[in-house]
Amino acid sequence: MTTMSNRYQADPAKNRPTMRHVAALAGVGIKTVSRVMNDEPGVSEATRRRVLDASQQLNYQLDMAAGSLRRTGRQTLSIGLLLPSVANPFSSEIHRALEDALAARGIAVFAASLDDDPEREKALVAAFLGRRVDGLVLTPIARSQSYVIPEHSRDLPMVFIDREPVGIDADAVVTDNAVGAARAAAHFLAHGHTKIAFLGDRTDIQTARERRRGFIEELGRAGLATSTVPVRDGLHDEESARLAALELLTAEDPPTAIFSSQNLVTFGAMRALKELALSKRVALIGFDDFTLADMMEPAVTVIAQHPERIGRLAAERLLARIDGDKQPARTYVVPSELIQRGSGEIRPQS
Amino acid sequence: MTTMSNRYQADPAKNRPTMRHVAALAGVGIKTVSRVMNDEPGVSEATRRRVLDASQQLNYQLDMAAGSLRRTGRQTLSIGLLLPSVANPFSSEIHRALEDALAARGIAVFAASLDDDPEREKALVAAFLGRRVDGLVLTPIARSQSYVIPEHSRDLPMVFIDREPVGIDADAVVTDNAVGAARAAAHFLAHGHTKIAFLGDRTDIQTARERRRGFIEELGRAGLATSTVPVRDGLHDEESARLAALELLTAEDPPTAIFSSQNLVTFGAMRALKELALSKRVALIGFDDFTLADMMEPAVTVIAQHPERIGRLAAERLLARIDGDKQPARTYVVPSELIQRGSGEIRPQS
DNA sequence: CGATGTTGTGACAACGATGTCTAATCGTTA
DNA sequence: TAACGATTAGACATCGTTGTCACAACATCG
Repeated sequence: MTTMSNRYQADPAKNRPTMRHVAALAGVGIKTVSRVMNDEPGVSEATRRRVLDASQQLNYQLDMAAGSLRRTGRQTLSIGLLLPSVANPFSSEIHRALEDALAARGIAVFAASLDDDPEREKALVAAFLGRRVDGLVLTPIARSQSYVIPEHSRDLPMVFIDREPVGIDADAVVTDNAVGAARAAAHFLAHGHTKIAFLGDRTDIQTARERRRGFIEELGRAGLATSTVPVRDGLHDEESARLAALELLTAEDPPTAIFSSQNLVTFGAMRALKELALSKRVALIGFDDFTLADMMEPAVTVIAQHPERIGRLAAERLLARIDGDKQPARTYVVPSELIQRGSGEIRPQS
Repeated sequence: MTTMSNRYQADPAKNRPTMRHVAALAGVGIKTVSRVMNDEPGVSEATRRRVLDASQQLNYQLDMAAGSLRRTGRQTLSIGLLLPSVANPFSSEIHRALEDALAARGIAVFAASLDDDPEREKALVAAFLGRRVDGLVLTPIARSQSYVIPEHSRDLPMVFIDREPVGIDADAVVTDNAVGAARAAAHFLAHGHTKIAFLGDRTDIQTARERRRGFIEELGRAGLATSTVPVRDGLHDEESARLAALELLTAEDPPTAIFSSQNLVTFGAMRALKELALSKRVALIGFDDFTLADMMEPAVTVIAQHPERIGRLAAERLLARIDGDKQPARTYVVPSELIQRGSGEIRPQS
């Protein structure tokens, strides 16, 4: 053996350098490197330079995981986000707004899709907890969220979005589903409709139930016999909605206006109306806005939600909790908005 | 003092339990707990039970970060994904496909949006590296990706999507942009068009250049004087595209067919056509499919990309690299597909 | 001039887990 | 019954970093 290979010499080709490598190269102690990397005071400018030079030369980068292991508070600067699907436009807008609000604090976002699977919800929560996220933002799917009570009582910041959790008292940010749906009902009534149908999503989904309740109650307040309102529930995709709409529209004494409680259902209703050439004769209002709604023939009136506001508010609440806010849990309601575009303003035809 | 408080006694209310707490409660050594939690052999069934019981009682959960710190290989089971925007439908479908392919291996995905900002690209890559992700999937924005060469040569798995990287030799998964655009050109030619306009995105984007090249070259092959083809570049949003289309369509000797190289541009073109009541007289093909394209009047013919295939393939390549695949870097091309819906089949009007 | 800060720095333990190694226990076998 | 391998379990060092503390060097004060 001729040369003793220094144990802390960086092999630039493969091994990732650590603080020791930087310290050795700069000729300082490892704690000094730590101080420089974390912008802590108490390092002379000369030393600082040397450390910075060394770390650049080695292309060194701080290991956050190792750091947060030791650091008091143990923050990882990452949070977990659980959505119905990251590919769902409503969800991904929330995701985007959250990301923007959290990026300012250097917080990274783990995102995952639930696909309506309660087991997956639990598994993903566990996976994120194992990675020691600083907080969780989730759309609840499972029948109850009580399984996170242990974590929640350990002060894990948690904000539910779109739907309120069951079996646990935690913050939530939701759309005013009932109010929005009622607004649609009132709109139809104001335009002279009395035969109004409701096309709804699966009733095990809280938002779907709320929208139905708000809609029907408003009709009731106006004096309509709510028991005679044609209601089709359990529609979870375009095709089932299309068939349900076709059935309603071809029955005897068909409705003159249709409210659809969700995007895919709206699309299905639109297809049915188009097939029957009724698009310009039967009124339609959909819950949730969508791209190109204004380019349809006729343009589609909707109750628009504000995903960007939901996301921003959820981020704010989460950050507040992370910063130690101990307020009692609350549900925050983001108002929806009726956007008139034409389809909702069609009057009943004689 | 009456009672000595055990240092490792869990305060279930606040402190997260560690292996020591579990070990103490189960009356075993900490390494035994580790063995049980990791399903390692060499633990008797009786001990196993005791440990499992204790860990359930304390609601213990393994700390992956601490584990991977010591573990050989140091995998964190998380990867970083950089997209133009998580709210962009094309991007979020890729995201979803990636997630599905990686979830099977228990890999979590950090997702972030770039917003066409090269600085953000570098910052986010650094942020993910600091979290020691096992790999990176990214849409390159910056003029060059050479800044990741140090990491790449340390064998950090990396796959570029949608666009090929510049200044570094790494895997990429892209759409056959030129071929797809050429297919649109051929389609127009086959339907008798000779006055064909091109509406393009910013030319600093590789995919935009490729689409233009493919389109123009195909027209050239058919004998058209390519220098006379009306080309409008630099369109990055709906409004600029709408204005460009209006200008083209109201000029002297207007085109009888329009190709738009991107979704927002397609929307802008659709609006212009509608305003001029030319939707059914001027042919239109858009690059990239979109929701409700088949519900438009007329339905819109598109060159569809396959984001789900791009995502799946990117995940496959990333996993292969993570598993040690040392093949030379390659670019994988996912074919696009022409979907005829009506707008692209309109023949030139006399 | 000695006592007293003030700075700058590094040694050391610790964070929560795993890799290595050694030891105790047990059942088998010669 | 002594010797042996197989099985089970724990002690200890370690991963890369930060918190704590001690200490040297130097400036400041009565």
